[in-house]
Amino acid sequence: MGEDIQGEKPTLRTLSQETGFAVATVSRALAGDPRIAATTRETVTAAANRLGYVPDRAARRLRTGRTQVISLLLNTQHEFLGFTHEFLSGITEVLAGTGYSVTVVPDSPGEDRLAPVRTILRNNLADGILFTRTEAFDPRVRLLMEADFPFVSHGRTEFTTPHPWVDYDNEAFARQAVQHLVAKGRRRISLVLPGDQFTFTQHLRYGFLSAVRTAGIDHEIVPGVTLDSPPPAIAAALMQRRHAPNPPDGYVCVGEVTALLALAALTDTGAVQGVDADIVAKRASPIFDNVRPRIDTVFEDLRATGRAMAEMLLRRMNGEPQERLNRLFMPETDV
Amino acid sequence: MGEDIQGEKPTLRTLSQETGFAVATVSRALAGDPRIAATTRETVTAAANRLGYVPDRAARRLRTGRTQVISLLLNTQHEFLGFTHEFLSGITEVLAGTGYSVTVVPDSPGEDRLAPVRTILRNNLADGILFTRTEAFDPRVRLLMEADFPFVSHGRTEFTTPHPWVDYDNEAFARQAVQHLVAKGRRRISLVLPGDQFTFTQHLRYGFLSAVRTAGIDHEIVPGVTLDSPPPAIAAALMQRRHAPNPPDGYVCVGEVTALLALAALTDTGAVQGVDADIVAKRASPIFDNVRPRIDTVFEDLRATGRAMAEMLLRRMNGEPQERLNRLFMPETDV
DNA sequence: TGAGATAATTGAAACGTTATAAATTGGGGT
DNA sequence: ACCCCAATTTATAACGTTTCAATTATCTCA
Repeated sequence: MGEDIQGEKPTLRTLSQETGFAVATVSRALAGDPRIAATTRETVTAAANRLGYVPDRAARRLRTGRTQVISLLLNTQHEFLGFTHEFLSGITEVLAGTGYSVTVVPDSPGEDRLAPVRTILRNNLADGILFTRTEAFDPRVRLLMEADFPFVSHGRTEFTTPHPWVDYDNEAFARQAVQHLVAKGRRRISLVLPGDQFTFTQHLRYGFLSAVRTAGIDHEIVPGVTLDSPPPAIAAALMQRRHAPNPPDGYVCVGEVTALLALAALTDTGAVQGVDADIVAKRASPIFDNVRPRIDTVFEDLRATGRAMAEMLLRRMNGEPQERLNRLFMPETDV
Repeated sequence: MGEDIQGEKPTLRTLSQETGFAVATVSRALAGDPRIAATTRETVTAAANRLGYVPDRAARRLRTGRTQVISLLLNTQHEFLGFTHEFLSGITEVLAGTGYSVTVVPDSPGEDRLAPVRTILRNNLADGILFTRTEAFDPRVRLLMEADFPFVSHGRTEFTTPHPWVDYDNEAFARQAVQHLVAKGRRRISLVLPGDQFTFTQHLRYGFLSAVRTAGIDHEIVPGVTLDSPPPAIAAALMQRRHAPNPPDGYVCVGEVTALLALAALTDTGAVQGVDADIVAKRASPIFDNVRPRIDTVFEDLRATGRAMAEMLLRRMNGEPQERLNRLFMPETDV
């Protein structure tokens, strides 16, 4: 089925026959090679447009070794609602029209995080890699740096060798969140942290601790659970603390799920947010606009993060010096 | 940098030199061609494993025309929190290990929905296509059927020619949701519908209307807004109805955002969910477990949907007859 | 014993592109 | 008229795979 009206799919040979120039000349003309005469280039590009020529990716890839593909290692766990959606939208937004396509590779939390990277390197499946949930001495970063393979990490590392990264200032977020609660008169602030292996956990911890110490107030980092724990486990831990003597009157929540859990814990113990306690949450989606009672939020723009990472990867693949390829997003307070 | 310990990347020629068989024989042996002697096949596969041979995708693609790529047209709008994440996880789960990779192509709601499909067809960018938010006479379905190109739609169409689809029984969902509210004694039920162009909107409408008529109760389909309207607009429409005489005492919510909006509308007008009115919502993520007051929910398993679509696409590409490639997920009531 | 069939293997071509090296053209300067 | 050089263009090979058609080795049967 499907008779082509135009006939066969045009190739360089088609254009060669059409214009009378050799295949090599046509290729050069389209590539913008300066050794080709301007008139020739015009003739060739005109013919290419007329016939709707588009270079064959497989052939180009075979010849040059460049895949025109960017791989995104996507974690199956995320504390933000809509993380994947926002992040991915930002990336595809930038990459649309560049000729690069985005492939998604699952990055399972418990499994070997190196395996997908190794596969990509060994089988030459991409020209660049993006990934999230970076660890302090992330083995993926080490491997990719050794291989001199282009990548951008979402999150910083503690390696001394510089590499491209995009991050959010979680230290500033934690500090501001505490200060906001202190300004509301709160004196005992609770925090659930992500797993210790992630770099941003240290940033959160440091910002949180230094802010509570400066303010001279009490704090607690909820023990036994992380942001990646099953929500019921987090809920149980929060409830336990609410029933203990001296329950917290302020909550700093790094994810939306935790914020809802904290809110539920308050409600379930007869406390009222805004009266008996306050919550400050980092949000990535507008969902909290619809939650009652309202929660104070700090916005993290994950779409912009995705855009920044994609742009940075393009620049890295273009050979820009790595030292300058960093971007730290500052928290934007809504309230 | 990066000195290969193993030396060069192994190709068919490497295996040929290693085993003494010709390149053609090696290729056939690995492909399982029955004309190749069993002993030869063993020798060759052993060498392939030893050297870690993996076929070059570009070369294979150039030769066979098959891309080993599946394109996912991903809409930038979705009423479910975590839709993208769940759906994509299901797809990659099935495709992992099959040799297919998934590329994500943005499918902008306002724009020409055919453009990305045309690009994929013309430039031979994929072997199969998955997409969502199917319309009654979806132009993408028409084009792909004409081109005899493998695809699976999320949602049915009204074309007479059969094609592969995976869908959720939204008619049953709407009916059950109404019945649940009626059983709680509710007599005036409200519903916000998606845009009229989508097939599943008709299913929702039909299930909703037939259930309210059977029960002999009042209903209203909120006018002037759809599920894709900006949340503030939906909120305003809901509030307007709450202030009017005879406000609804039951809400059927197709998405999580709408459910939160309805809950907020109740709260903001001093009504209490569970007392003055009830909400039944379709959910795709466990978020509602954390919302107070609790909302009755019906689960739609989007991860399973993604899995089903990927599996079905593989079968379609394997040449199975299209008539049998359908799957309708039934609602699972939680409460 | 040899012809004819069958089984197993192989050389060579092709997919569409880019890069290397060589060839052609048109002037300028002598 | 000649040579040389720059400006263009071109033939050719290669990337790694699959497949057609042809070749060689092995077997069966008269």
